[in-house]
Amino acid sequence: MLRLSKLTDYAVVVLARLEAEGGLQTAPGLAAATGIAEPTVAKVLKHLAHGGLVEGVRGARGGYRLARPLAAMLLSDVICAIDGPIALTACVDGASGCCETEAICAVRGRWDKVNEAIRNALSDITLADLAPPSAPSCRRPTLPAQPAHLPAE
Amino acid sequence: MLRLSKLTDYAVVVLARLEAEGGLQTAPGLAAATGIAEPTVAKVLKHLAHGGLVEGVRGARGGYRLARPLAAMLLSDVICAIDGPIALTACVDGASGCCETEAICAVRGRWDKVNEAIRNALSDITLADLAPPSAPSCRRPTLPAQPAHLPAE
DNA sequence: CCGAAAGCGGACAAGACTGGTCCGATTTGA
DNA sequence: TCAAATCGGACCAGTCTTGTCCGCTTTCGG
Repeated sequence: MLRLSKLTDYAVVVLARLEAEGGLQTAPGLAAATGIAEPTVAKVLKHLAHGGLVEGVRGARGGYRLARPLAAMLLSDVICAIDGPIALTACVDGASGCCETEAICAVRGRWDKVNEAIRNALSDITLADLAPPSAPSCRRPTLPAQPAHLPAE
Repeated sequence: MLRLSKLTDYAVVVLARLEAEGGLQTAPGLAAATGIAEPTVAKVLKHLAHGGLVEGVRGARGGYRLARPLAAMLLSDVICAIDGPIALTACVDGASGCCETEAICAVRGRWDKVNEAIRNALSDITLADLAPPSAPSCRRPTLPAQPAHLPAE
């Protein structure tokens, strides 16, 4: 239940990797580092860039960079960037005409409270809560020295 | 995102109807009252009975009855009964072997906190919060007098 | 000035999953 | 004994997500 799309899961992993390195990283490089297929990583990055969570640098020496530190990214931001707005049911915000039983439906508009509760719970968690201690062996964020494409160090 | 299954939505509607009447009601009767197809209602009722939220009375004069008042039913109970346990990702509770990148994955086990937050938010809402004022014109729960199969009263 | 590298954007096919339906078996009241 | 209704399962169709690929644009290096 409450199926979070796998893309969102990937997004968190990629963002964590992005923060662990701290510099500009290419999609293929991130794919190798995370073990996710390259096209999929590219797709995730595209969505994240659209949502303003990462910045894409085009051109030969391009790549992706975090737009904000993970501590300033809410989990709900990531979810919205990947999966769209947070809503458990189609009947949100009093949208009419979506279900044919709306004249009978006894719970019309009541889900809003649930959505708000979920959204609130998700906004209480930053990506920093999901990533930090698992970063490989205390990497210095200010030192983008080692490429470190292989995570098994 | 956070797609709640439509079956769960139906379950809430059916449960609200069940409480509005207060007595023993048949699946076809509930279907007519809610506007949901009968087989679907039957399926929802089956799941709810499995979850212990409603009691099924077999036999000729059978039907379904609420096991508890809606105020004592948590939304998470309904979701668990219909959609299974609440978990946003497959990687919950430290299950290993589910994803091939678990050796690399930097966020292993971190989703548990998110799941708990969601579960907590959902456990704060009872079905009584989703249903009550929309019940058709102040029906007395102690009076199962009128069959009232048609909701357009 | 030109070629290579990398992001950007969309489209597209395959697979998984949910939604919805149906059938037989069982139980119970009339 | 018959009818009504639940129970339990299997089944099929539709939809959605997932994952991939292609061509275009942009920019750096030679």
